[in-house]
Amino acid sequence: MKRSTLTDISKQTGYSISTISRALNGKSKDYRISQEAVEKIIKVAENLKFRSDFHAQNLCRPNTRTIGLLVPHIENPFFAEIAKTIIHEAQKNGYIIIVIDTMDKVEIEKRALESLLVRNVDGIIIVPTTDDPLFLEKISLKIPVVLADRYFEQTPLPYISTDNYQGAYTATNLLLNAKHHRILCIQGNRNSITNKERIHGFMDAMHISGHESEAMIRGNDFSARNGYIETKLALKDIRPTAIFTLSSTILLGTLKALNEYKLNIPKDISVVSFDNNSYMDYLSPSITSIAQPVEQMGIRAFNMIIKMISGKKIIHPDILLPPSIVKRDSIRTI
Amino acid sequence: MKRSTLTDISKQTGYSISTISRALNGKSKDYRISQEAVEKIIKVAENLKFRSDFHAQNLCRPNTRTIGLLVPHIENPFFAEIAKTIIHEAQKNGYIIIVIDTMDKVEIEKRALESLLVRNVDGIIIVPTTDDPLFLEKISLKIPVVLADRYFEQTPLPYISTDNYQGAYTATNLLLNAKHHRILCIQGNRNSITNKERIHGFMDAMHISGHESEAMIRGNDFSARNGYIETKLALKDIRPTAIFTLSSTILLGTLKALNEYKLNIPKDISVVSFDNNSYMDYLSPSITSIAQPVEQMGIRAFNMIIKMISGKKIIHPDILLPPSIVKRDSIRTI
DNA sequence: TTCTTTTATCAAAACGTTTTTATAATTTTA
DNA sequence: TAAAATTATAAAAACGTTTTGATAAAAGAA
Repeated sequence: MKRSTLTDISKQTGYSISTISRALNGKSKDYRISQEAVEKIIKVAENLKFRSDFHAQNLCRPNTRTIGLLVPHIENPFFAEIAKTIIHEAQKNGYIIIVIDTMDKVEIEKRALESLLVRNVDGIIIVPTTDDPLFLEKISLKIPVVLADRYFEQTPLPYISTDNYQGAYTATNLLLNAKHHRILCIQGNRNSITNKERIHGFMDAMHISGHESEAMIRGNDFSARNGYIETKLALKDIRPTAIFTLSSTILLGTLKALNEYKLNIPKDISVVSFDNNSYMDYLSPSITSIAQPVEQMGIRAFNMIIKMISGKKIIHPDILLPPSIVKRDSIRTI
Repeated sequence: MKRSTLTDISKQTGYSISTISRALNGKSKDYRISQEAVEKIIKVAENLKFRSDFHAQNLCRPNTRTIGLLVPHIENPFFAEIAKTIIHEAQKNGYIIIVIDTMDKVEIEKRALESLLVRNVDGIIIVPTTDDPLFLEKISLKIPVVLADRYFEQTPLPYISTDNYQGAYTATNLLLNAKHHRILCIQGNRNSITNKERIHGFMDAMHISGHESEAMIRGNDFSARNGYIETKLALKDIRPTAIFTLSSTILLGTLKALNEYKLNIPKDISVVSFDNNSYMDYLSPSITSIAQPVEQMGIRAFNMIIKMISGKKIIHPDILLPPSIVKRDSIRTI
């Protein structure tokens, strides 16, 4: 049995489909549909289990109440958390989210963007993988686009991210204040803006404190494997008194390596990390970290896209949210 | 500047929209569109950056190439991994996934299902929250529905899950074989089928080995908090020689508690857990666990829904995939 | 009473496709 | 050379809504 349509209701009630459409859309006041008609129509509609066809509506309406969300890796807790808040906000506002996992691959990202355009999504929230904003800029001429987490420097595309510079600067100072100078920083993907900003913050703190020469930067990937390998190498090699990992994934690898070397945190070596996933409360040793306001990021990104969709002017198109320190027991004062 | 339509191409080429539609859909052979016409049409279409409108197509076509995916918590690594594989498979097959995070709440789930129906999705993959299959059964009369991970016992709804019974049975025997008898099992949500099956497997192993009386079951939530609290209580109280946690989230809490009590794994206490998330490779101590075939689950669920969408008969509608043992160093033989 | 306004409704156009049916023009067959 | 078949295309219907523009009937005003 097929879905019922306005025509079906029309046949049963005797009213025209325009009257029915209006009655069901709560426009009876505007068009002076009689109370009697409204009641009859609603009753029959319920009887027939009528649900207005989304795609048919879409031909007549300017919007789809659908937003595309593109993230590099949905299984990464950081992006999963962002997705969660955005999906949740969407729910509350009658929107629906199409989630794309780009696997950090530019071609997948591009193909996905195109398929979202075809589907007439109202807007796109993206943690971009590409480092060329051109394609996204073109899209943003047609529909609203908001960048989250990762952004581009010289484009008009609005973004919401963490103040990565400030976070890294603060983290480094936590170590410096505890008299650590030989600090190893294990970084993620060197090309990503988030990594660049963190490195920038780290080096500035080292420089200002006069310990620039003792700063060490290693690695090139936001993965546990990278943290593991670089930590092992560094322990043999440059023997830092403290390690600053630029993500919680890197941290995991570092911890495993330190454990294999039977190094106690913070007795033998101090550690601080970017990110604060839910499981970090349960890590032992517990690691002091720089928490990104992930939930805020999701909510703000959603609100911004909604604002843009409704045609309102965005006054502050670029937002860097302040990170916060989560103090735990991984830093020893020398 | 608005999107271009078939009519625009018609005006520029002089061909009718039906000819254009056919030429662009590669049906020129079937309808004998001349090579000349096809070339001209394609050229103009490219010039105008024509993209067929998805919603208009949808009025004429039976399918939307869209699948709804409902999970209880997208930020849970287990569900995130499932979502990842499904999104990825969809990508490869020209489908798109609408992801809903039901937050394990029945009303959200129900509302979301309705909004998916309105949007004419081709099928639904769901890790159900509700324990009443009725609503889902009704939906499955209209469009294909596949359950993943969680399922119902007495319904015709097809499902893909892990053989939770077998997994728990195996895990328990790992402990029993190492001569542990006083085993604490910390469970998750008691109402969930997955938990029930695991408890069932645990108790059967204890029973068969003749140590039923030494089995202890505590807790009622798949959360780290639950693991933490129950472990602390049990250590004061019943002093098990081994703990079996029924999920990796519970495990995290348990580890924190054991660490606070300065208990060494496996010297002082043995541990085995269900689930094997990516971060477990980096936990120290490293915990022997029962890995669910998460990727397989996602792929199979997707393949099954595609098969159902294309109207093929499902020969084995209910599948329990075998879990596997990941041996690490958390069990000491007494 | 006649003209205007209001009320309650409907018919038809529009949205952008796909598909069905129709039809001139050409070529082949008998 | 007439009939049949093929070729290349177009016109129109359909999908299920929303919206625009009419229009009878009733009520109010002059």
